Amino acid sequence: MNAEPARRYVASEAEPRLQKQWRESGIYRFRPESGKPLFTIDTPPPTVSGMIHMGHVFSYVQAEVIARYRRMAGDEVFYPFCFDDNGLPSERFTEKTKKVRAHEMPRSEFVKLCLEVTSVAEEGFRDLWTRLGFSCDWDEMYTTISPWVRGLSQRSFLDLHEQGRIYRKNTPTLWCPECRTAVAQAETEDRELDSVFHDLVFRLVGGGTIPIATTRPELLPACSAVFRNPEDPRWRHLEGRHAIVPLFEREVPVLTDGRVSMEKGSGLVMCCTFGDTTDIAWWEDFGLELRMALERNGRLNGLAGPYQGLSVKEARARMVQDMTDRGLLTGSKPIVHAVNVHERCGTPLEYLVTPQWFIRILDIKDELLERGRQIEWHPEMFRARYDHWVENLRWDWCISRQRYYGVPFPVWYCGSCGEPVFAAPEDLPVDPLEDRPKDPCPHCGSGEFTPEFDVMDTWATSSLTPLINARWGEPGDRSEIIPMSLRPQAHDIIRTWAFYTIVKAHLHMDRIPWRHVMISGHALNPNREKMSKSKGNVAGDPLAALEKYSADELRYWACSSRLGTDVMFSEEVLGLGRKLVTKLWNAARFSAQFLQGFDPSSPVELHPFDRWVLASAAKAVADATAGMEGYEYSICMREAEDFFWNAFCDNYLEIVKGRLYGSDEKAADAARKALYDCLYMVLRLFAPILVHITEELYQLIFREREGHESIHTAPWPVCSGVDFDAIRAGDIALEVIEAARRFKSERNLSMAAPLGRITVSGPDGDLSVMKPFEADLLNVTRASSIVWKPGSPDRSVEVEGEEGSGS
RNA sequence: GGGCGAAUAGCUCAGUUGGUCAGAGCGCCUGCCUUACACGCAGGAAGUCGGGGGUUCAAGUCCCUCUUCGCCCA
Repeated sequence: MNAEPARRYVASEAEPRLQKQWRESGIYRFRPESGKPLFTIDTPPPTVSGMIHMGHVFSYVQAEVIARYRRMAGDEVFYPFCFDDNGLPSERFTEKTKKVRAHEMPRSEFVKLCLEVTSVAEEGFRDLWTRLGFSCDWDEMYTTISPWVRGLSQRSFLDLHEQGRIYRKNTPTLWCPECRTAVAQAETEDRELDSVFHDLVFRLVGGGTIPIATTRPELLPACSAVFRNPEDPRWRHLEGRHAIVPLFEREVPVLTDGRVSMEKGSGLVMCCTFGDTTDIAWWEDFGLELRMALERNGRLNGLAGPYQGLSVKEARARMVQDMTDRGLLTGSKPIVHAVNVHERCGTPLEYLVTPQWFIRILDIKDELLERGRQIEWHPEMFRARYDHWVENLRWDWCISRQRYYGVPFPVWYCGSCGEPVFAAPEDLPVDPLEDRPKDPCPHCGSGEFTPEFDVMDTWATSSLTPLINARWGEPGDRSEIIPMSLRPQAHDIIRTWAFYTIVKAHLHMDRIPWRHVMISGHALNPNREKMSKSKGNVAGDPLAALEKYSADELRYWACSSRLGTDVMFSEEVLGLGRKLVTKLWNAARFSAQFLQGFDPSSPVELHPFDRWVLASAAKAVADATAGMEGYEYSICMREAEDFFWNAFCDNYLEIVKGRLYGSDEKAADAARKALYDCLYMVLRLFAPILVHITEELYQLIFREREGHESIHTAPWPVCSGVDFDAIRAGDIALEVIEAARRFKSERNLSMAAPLGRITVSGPDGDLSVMKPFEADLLNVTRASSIVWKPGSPDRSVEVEGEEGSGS
């Protein structure tokens, strides 16, 4: 016996209850043996680096909706949810949470602290996802720091080494003095910063002076040459001469190169090792002296003489003062320029020569572009961002970090010959700090080793998520699932996450990692800025929001704009879904009272308005399905909402009240049939988005008759064709209802007020289409009669008030 | 400096291949307690679809250009 819904729906009670049921029944568990087509989702495990915000909810809900749709559409959905909990972001999170500095404590202790902090944070995430009604399979969860994933990541390193793609080189690399580690190009961003363009005076050997403009006077001790453009007529006379670096009294050559801008500054530029990438190129091309004046902590060293030990900022101020005092500074002009900073901390990056591990990728740009073309991007335009990034790559991928909490390199160095020694694949995972190579050094036979202290870049591991999901090289290897079906992610990590993952799948498997990528937009705060933890401008804590708004309401908001677009978030928008949830409850509650004991498979004779509403529902199903197939959840929702609210509630329910409350059981049964089918269809269209209210209503009204354990395992409604004639006929007939409503509204009458005669004029064809609707029309308009007046070229409806009412 | 995107009612957004495309929700106005719902219903006001050119019988919709904003990359 199906129950009748209570008068009110209380989401705060229903949602946790339903979530508990889903967890206990295991309906979202991945069952590859089911024989259904696989739909595999490579969820990017969120970085455990701070509180989750509405931007995450926005993006992850959109993907979750697709998972639910595919499940209902008949696929066996693989939908894990995992955590990326190692690496620099987690370290910084731990440092902040525990108010410690990694380099000021023993490494093992710091790692322990990181494990503790991240595991607590993961519990919080997991709780949040559960409360949002996510249908992931927690049995498939991994964390990137877990031993087996560490082993897999090390296997990736060894495999790339086998392929000759790994090299270690003492070379200029991007360096963050704040985090004291090398970083990759993808982890940098340009920021417009205020700076000052200083005009310095260099003396020339043999007499004379030249002006040099620079924003970085503190790099004077690192100056190794002065450059001019060979085309610049102003400086032809400097041919073969030498300049003297002010404050340091060192001679450097004046050289020529076409890369010198003749418009910027004086047209003369000092080359320091290193101020920028041009300096690096000059240093390499001209074999210049390497003068590393900056230490890893961002302070000047002995090359700076009296300035030794000062930070970049302090040294700059001091040198500018000293130059001024000596009359060697002829001008200072404030400017704003783009500075390459570390995206995690905003610190301007330096270029330091340090030994680092790299994956060689610059030589396979074309192959990577081709891989990008083999993937379907939704929306399509985001492929351009990937292409653009690959085309502009300047550096091989630097994967070593001088940090502590991360996947260690499976590498030692021979104490005798210094050659690196790699772990055996069968021994993974290894920690070179604790473990030792089993065999002596293959190069010299020595048994003395020092471990590699560096750890791998987080992305070196998180770029392996498809391989991790496939348990690549592990027991239960299921590499055949690659390419996976879908990678959902937001557009800010195309250059990092998507890019690196494409690299790894290409190199390890010679495949694309996924067939489809769906790219979400950002939630913007009320100032139209991107929400970002590092910028501290996050609006809306999801847990706090869940105290005030239901999960269905949050999901409604997340699905209300098209895929890939950034939308404004403000608290008001969260309330918009509530009306729909309530309306669903009330409409279903109303319908349910007439569906008690009704057998939907019993034959009925449909009335034309029944055919109209069923055809309209079929059309909504067709359009909604097309939307979902293209990852456009918002189209599905809009179609479902339009049909439900306008056609079904405002019109159909009002139209059939007469039959449902009447005594003609045959006529009522026809309405029941349409009611039942439409409501079941519309609930399923909403089910991927409004996961709780739809389940609650399904269980109350449809479970017993349909037999599926949950609406979320029920089949997606199929549209086998739309009866457009029925829709057109009903739409014309609705004109009579609209005229009656307008008549009453204009006279401030209740919609329940009776009417007199309604006269419908129009072409014969139209009238014969409308006449079969007469009984329902009389019911809903409460008119005393309808007169059909053929012969007019245009349709018109004339409404008269009730007899004797004077209207 | 290059690339991508956005600019549509007071606000937030739909308008995918050019021809009921000038829309929805919120807000506003006027009514209506109609035996599901006042978190509702009916009716209504409101936009020269950023500016300017062009293609076309026909352009928010295609082309050019300009302005503003955002993002990505130099």
